[in-house]
Amino acid sequence: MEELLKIDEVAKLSGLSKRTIRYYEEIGLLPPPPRSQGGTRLYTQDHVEFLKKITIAKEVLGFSLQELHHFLSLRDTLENQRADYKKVTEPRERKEKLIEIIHLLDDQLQMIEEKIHKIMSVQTELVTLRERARAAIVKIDEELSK
Amino acid sequence: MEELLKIDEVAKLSGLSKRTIRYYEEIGLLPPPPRSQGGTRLYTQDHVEFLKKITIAKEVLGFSLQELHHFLSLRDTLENQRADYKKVTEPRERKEKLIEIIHLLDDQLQMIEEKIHKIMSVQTELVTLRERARAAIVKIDEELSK
DNA sequence: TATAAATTTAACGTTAACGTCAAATTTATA
DNA sequence: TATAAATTTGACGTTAACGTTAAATTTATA
Repeated sequence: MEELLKIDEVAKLSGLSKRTIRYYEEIGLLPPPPRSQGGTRLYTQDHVEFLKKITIAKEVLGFSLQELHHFLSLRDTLENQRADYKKVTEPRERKEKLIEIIHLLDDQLQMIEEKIHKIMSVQTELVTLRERARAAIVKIDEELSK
Repeated sequence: MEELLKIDEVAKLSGLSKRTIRYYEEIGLLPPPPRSQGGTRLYTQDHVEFLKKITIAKEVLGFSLQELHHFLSLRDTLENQRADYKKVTEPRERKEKLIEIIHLLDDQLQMIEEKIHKIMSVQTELVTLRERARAAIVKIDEELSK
């Protein structure tokens, strides 16, 4: 029972604009969905999930769409370790590819660590600011109640 | 003993380009430094620190320069609680302003919480991917050693 | 089935955040 | 002090990531 969605629905569910959704397809980021007889795009819930994920990755990691693209191809390579790929490609070659992927993931994970560090430093700074503001209010209240 | 820096030094220390530094001044983000007789900009270490901070905030929070601008004016308002400002402005008015600032900080801090959440979700996903890749390598090795 | 509402492609427009280049001046160096 | 190296202002260029508009179809509704 595949629920088919049209672009307007997908836009509402994903929080992206219709233009953006088509654009992501245009640049090869979103897999092209099947079409109806007349050519209307017919999406599934999977597309929505996918869009949500890359939106988060973009927001949070500050990835450009190019970088996202590159990153997603990694995931695909991993997926392809199953099924057909195995039969076609040399084990040795597959292993090389996997090692490459792991290195890239290590890099990304390190970058994420750094980002978390930085964001927390900003966080503590803001908390400090808030404390100062609160203290200033207390002072004013003291002044006013004299 | 104020060490004075010229723009090329500041660029190297901050990691930004000279163009970017002038641009930040142009849009009012970076306070204009004093000039030499001939008009050359003379910075201090404080400028460098400032640039580093806003670079982190921009990177990490995904702030636009506009948003940064707005945000920095907050901090300035807080700074101004001291000194002259106090003598000129009504306590009641100052308190209003402070409450406004606190609300804004609360919002920002909430946003940061959410970002940290999201980034960690991406993190765990990447770790999972890496695990899968490692497992796949083990499988291949087993194949090869048969 | 006529009409309204939604979708498609195509093309041009927009904005932020700088990059790049040039010509004039200033500062550093031999 | 002559020459090289750096800085300044000004202006135009660039790129990513869409927005907007229009004209042609397609899909939904009364």
